Amino acid sequence: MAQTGQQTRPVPLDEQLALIRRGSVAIVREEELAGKLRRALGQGRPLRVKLGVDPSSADLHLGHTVVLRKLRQFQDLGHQAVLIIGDYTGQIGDPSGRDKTRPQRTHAEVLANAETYLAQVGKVLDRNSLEVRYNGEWFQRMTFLDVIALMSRMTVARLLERDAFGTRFEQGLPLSFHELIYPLMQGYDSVMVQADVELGGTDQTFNLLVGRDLQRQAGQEEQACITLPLLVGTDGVQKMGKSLDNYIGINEAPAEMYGKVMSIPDGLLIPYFELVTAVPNEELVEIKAALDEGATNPMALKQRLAREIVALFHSPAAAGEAAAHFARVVQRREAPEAVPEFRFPLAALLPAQLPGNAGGVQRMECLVSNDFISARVGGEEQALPLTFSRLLVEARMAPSRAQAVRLINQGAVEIDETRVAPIAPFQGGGQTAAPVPLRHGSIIRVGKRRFVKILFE
RNA sequence: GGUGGGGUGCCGGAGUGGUUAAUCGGAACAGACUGUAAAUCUGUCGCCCUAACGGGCUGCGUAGGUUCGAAUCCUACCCCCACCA
Repeated sequence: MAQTGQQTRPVPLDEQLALIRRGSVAIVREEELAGKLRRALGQGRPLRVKLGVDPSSADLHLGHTVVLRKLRQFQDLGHQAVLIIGDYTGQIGDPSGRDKTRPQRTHAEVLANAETYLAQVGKVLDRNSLEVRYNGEWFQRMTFLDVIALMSRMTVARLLERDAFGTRFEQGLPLSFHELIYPLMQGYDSVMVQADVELGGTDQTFNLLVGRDLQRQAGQEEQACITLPLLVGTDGVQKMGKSLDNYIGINEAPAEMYGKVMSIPDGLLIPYFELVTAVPNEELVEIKAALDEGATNPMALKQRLAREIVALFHSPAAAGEAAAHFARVVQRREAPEAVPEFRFPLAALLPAQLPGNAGGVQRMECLVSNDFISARVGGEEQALPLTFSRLLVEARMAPSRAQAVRLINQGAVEIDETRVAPIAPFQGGGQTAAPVPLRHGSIIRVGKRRFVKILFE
């Protein structure tokens, strides 16, 4: 993509600032940042840009990538990205934006998470030039006295100014000591890596600012702080998070990812382009204009967005396939190219004494009606000792027979594009729905996107 | 240590002896509609047997008990929370 490494030409100051400003909520303080950048340009010394992460969950989602992408932009501008793995802070759990104490994790858990975390981070960051540090490096060497000294740098009153702490304290909700020290630990990280810039979500503002205080007290130049918005989840309302199930994981399969992007509300289009894709700023302006004028169908733009995102985390080829899959399965409601297969032991279900059905099973035709499956055997219909609903369960199309029956009765089941009628309406007296044929190679569809191909054997 | 409150289905949260498999909201699933897997509307939403009609089982922290009958009453135990020390 853009310029990485030292040998490329330096990017002019205002260009750098424009890129850095993209999507940022606040830059504290912008003049300071400009000064740092100017000096970096003049001296040919890259800035040290810090991002701290607590690998509390193993899977990254798009929300996490917002700040990673910003870090990547700094890398592309030739600066030094420093990723702090909070193996110590991660055990505490960042209390930011939380109304209750987070569960604490063991060191081993955190380290294990860190590993998968780093593997995923590589999808956004340039791993080669990335400096990775564990904050246990300095925290594990501290004595209790050192800890007390660190705590003496902050007053309780200041901590309580902070929303999350203040409200919890006032409402009498539990607030533990170890949570109070969290911002200090994060700030201390900045001192230890001599950060010039620190990135974080808006919920991190306080923690980032603590870093400035501690640096000043340690005689260092204060870091610039850049906050980024919290990405809104697929529900269009709350911030993306795993517990709300409104997230798009970066390890998700291309088709899944594409579909989820397509499901976001139109209003999220621009923020997503801005925050999670690498689409250049100039193009961003064009997209905004197209959307405002109403000239372009938002869906088309969303398709573009979905492709960008899938290409970013998988590959352009995968994005193309995902787009085709979406058009086919979701928009045109056709079966996908690759359908899982289910081997249906028809021969074993037929009466044993039937002659000559050994090789001919695949040419047989079955009929599905009222949950019965019958096979045509020599002009006669032979009911099989297996109901259709049970077949659905065995083919993993439904978790239980009760649910399979419900799906059938809701009209959610089709065999080769023919809907299977609900099971015996009321009294059997009325009109019986026409049986649906089931052949070797038939495709059963359940709901919008579950398919299985039936193979007789 | 003391006092008080509470543990209900995926989540939140009603229900204090009887048509309660358990109000309601959210999530999820399905159908209709649509430019989308959005929005909206409708329906479903424990499991098992039955083609169906119908029937059975499990379920309100755990284990017992009272009762014709309990998520609802009693006993013990486990866990959580608040207040006071």
